[in-house]
Amino acid sequence: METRELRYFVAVAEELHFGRAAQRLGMAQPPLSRAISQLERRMGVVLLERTNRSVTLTEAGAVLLQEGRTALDAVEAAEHRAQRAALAAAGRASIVLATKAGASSELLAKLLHAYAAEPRSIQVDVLLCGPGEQERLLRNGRADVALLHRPFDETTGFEVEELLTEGQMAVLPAGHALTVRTDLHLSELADVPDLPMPRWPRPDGSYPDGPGPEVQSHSQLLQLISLGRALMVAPDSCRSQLHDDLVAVPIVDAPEVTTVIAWPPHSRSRPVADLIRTALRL
Amino acid sequence: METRELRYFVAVAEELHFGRAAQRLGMAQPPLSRAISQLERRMGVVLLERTNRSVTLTEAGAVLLQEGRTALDAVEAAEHRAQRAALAAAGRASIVLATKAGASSELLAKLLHAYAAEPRSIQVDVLLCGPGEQERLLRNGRADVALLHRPFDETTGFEVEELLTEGQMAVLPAGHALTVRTDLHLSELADVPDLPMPRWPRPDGSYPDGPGPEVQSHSQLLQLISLGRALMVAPDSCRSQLHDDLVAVPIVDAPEVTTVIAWPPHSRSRPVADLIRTALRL
DNA sequence: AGCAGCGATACCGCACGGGTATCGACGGCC
DNA sequence: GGCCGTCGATACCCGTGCGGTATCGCTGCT
Repeated sequence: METRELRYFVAVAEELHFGRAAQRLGMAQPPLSRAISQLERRMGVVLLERTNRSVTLTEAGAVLLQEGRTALDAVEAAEHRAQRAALAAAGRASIVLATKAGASSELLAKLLHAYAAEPRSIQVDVLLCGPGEQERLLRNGRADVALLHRPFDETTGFEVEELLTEGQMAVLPAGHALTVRTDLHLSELADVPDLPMPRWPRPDGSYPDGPGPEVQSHSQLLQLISLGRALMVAPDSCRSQLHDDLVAVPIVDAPEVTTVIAWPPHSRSRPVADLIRTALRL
Repeated sequence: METRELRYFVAVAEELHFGRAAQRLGMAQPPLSRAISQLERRMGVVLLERTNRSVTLTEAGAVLLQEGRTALDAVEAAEHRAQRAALAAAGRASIVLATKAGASSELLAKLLHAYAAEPRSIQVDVLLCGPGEQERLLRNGRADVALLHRPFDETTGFEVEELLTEGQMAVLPAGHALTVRTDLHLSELADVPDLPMPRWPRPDGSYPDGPGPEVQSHSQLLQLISLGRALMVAPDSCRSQLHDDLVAVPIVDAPEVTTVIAWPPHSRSRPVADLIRTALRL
């Protein structure tokens, strides 16, 4: 199977609409239709069920969508990593580190500082990601290493080392009734009438239903909290970077969050290994 | 990048010879040369250093070879798994389990037996592999689940659960001087003059240098041992399947071997989950 | 010097990918 | 209920690009 065919299929499977998929791919609809039926014929498998009004995935199609995405990521990763290896061989080596925007900033600062002091250290580019974005960057080769947060992020398929485990706190607007408390339970936060939990976009860009405001970034959310429109649950270490118009209260029964450093399996680059070793010594 | 280009590159990178690579790919040499230079031009990276007498990999080429192999495996896996999902949807579901030929046979028998007794169990096809072959089968989708043996097999990139940890024994021909011993040290086995360690083929089919006989299969090796031409180091559980012309002596300082059950990340198939659960209950 | 081995280049033909035009089927609507 | 709009499939055409053969150019060996 060619990656072109796979890209076409993934587009159609995601859009469930040949016209829109063709548009997204920058091509006309008929060749796309033909390419998909060719793919089905060659594989000997029906991937899409087309009634004249709608397109749905078969079982096999759902599997190919999932596996195909990771396969495309792997191809992309091969390409990127080879190009970056060429740069490195030309003396312009660098490490790309992906981390969730606004999380673990203290740990990250310490890590970058400690690594910079290492004898053989090289430039580290930090990529600030939205939630769930880091795994993708790691899988498609745009990042060499990432800070992930269990249990929120998926770590399967990567090598990981644990760096830090901490509890979680509720971040509230200063002056709110709950801020007088010394600790809280999760159940008390489930539906605080005036402070709903924010809604983050799903990978496809749509938002889940709910009462909370839609947010795209951390700074946006912090602003909403200080306006008294939302609350947030975040790891203890977030406390150090809060403005004084925000108050953090420990949550006694929240699941612990473990910050891990993750990298793609079989990554044999010397600088990445140095960085990981430095992180473990913190 | 198209998988066709990647397949071409991997062939050349493995052969380090355009003519042989072209032959292996079933095509003529000139189009292959052209395809590779096109790939290099499009990537903006030199992958191969050609002096007129030899072809060598650049740094970037080495990275692309490694990453490209796993990318090709991922594409192949997507294809296979989709086809198998179609079969499953048609009621002909099955699980392919890969295991090292001659290893863990007792555990495997128990597992198959226990799983067959499960209420929702389906057919399990067992694939007996040469050393190091299972990881490949798991990565390219020809197997759904595998029994691997740490620290010999590479488990990174898979999800794993530990099943059994055991010591190792030396397997010797009956009547050999060492068989009178109740235990042995690894150092004593390093160079027993008349019983060298066998040499297994590398993934590319060639053999490492050394005094031992070249072997391709477990039964071949067992035969060589009973002929007094080799010895073998194997997990304790191998004892149950030895003929009486072979004797196993415990090695006190050999690293422990852990048999794990491994499966590809994000595998969401019900039957595989059942099988794993059964294995953990043994 | 001559030859053999090997990768690169030149040139050619055809298959296939992509485009436009159009069809056919189904749903919605006044 | 007839008409239209939507959407995927089909028919047909064209150009690109892939693969083939022939040949060159370089280099190391004898």
